[in-house]
Amino acid sequence: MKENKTKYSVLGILSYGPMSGYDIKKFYEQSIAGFWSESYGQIYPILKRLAKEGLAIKSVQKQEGKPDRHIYAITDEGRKALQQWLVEPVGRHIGRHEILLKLIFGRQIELKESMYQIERFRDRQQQELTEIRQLKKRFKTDAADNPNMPFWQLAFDYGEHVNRAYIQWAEKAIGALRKMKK
Amino acid sequence: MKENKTKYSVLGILSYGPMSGYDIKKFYEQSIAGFWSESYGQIYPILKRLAKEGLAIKSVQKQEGKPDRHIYAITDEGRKALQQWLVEPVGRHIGRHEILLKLIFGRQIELKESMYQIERFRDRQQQELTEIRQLKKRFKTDAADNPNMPFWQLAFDYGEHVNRAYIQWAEKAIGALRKMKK
DNA sequence: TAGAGCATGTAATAGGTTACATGATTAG
DNA sequence: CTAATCATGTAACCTATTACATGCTCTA
Repeated sequence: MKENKTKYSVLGILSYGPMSGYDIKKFYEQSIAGFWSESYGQIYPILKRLAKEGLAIKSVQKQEGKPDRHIYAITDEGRKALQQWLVEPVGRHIGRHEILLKLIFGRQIELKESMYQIERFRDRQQQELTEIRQLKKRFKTDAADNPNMPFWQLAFDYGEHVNRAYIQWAEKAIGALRKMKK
Repeated sequence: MKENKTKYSVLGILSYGPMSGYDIKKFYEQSIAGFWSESYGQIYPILKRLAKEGLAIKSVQKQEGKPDRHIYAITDEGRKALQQWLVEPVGRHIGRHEILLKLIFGRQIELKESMYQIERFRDRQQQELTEIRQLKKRFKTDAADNPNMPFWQLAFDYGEHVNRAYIQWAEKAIGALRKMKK
């Protein structure tokens, strides 16, 4: 059962409630931008497919002065398919860490250039860490009663742990490069 | 200058010395499997392209009883192109963390299933951490005089930091789920 | 004698982004 | 008046994996 992750990410979002493709895109951007994203070029065709496969049903909501909203709702069948996917072991996945790729070829450039790379990386992850903490707080107050909250907290926690590790590594690496210079 | 990362990963490997596509594949598998990988379906066409663009030159090494080796060597132009890419800031990249995707939809399945997911994840990262440490040691003794060594150490260090963070998070998350159960 | 290693490559397919097309409303 | 937001979708284009094709040698 080697199945499309994007499909299940959309189906999973629909498990939170009926939504349009536009809403789904927003969800990616505003909630899980830190660890997942999809473009319209993926979302709309997948919604069509989900409807064809009976995993979701479409209904059209007419609006004045704005385009119609095509709302998709997960079906029982869809929920079953999602559940099946959720319990499947996740396969090993190689995250492509471009910063490391650039580092290991560092002998080709000046040391200070590698340092800049790591500094930029550190700053970005620092910013991301700040954003995660803000999001975490916002969720805690805005949706304290949401039954999905505990799971979300785990995800935020993950982001905090990983980004802290990135930053710690970056500091250490910058120190090591400074020593190399001498 | 939005250019193909795969191309530069191949070019970077060639900066270590002349190699065949087969060698390059091995390099991915034996050295940087933790943070980058490419298939033959990418490697061979890219080598062809590099030669066409003058960034590498090909020569054929005949062997007895084995297929010929098509050796590619980086050119001065190739080295320049690589250097240019190396100093370019790395763009933000969203690693697709499937484990998180499965977690945030966790309400759809039994709590213990989410726990299994995290336990499997923790065990895998634990194993990866062990492998990184072994690789680190092996490199330290095997190639102590290699001028690229300091950069490699930074990459190993990265792997250690990140995997430690994964494991710590996993322990914490399992604890949180255990509490939820009660 | 089966399987792994050596070694090159292509074709089919899947996964994913970007640009384009359309067009009204609203906020600055 | 300009830009953003709302809203749907497609086509062209990259990026990447998997399966296939070939064929010899060495090891278990």
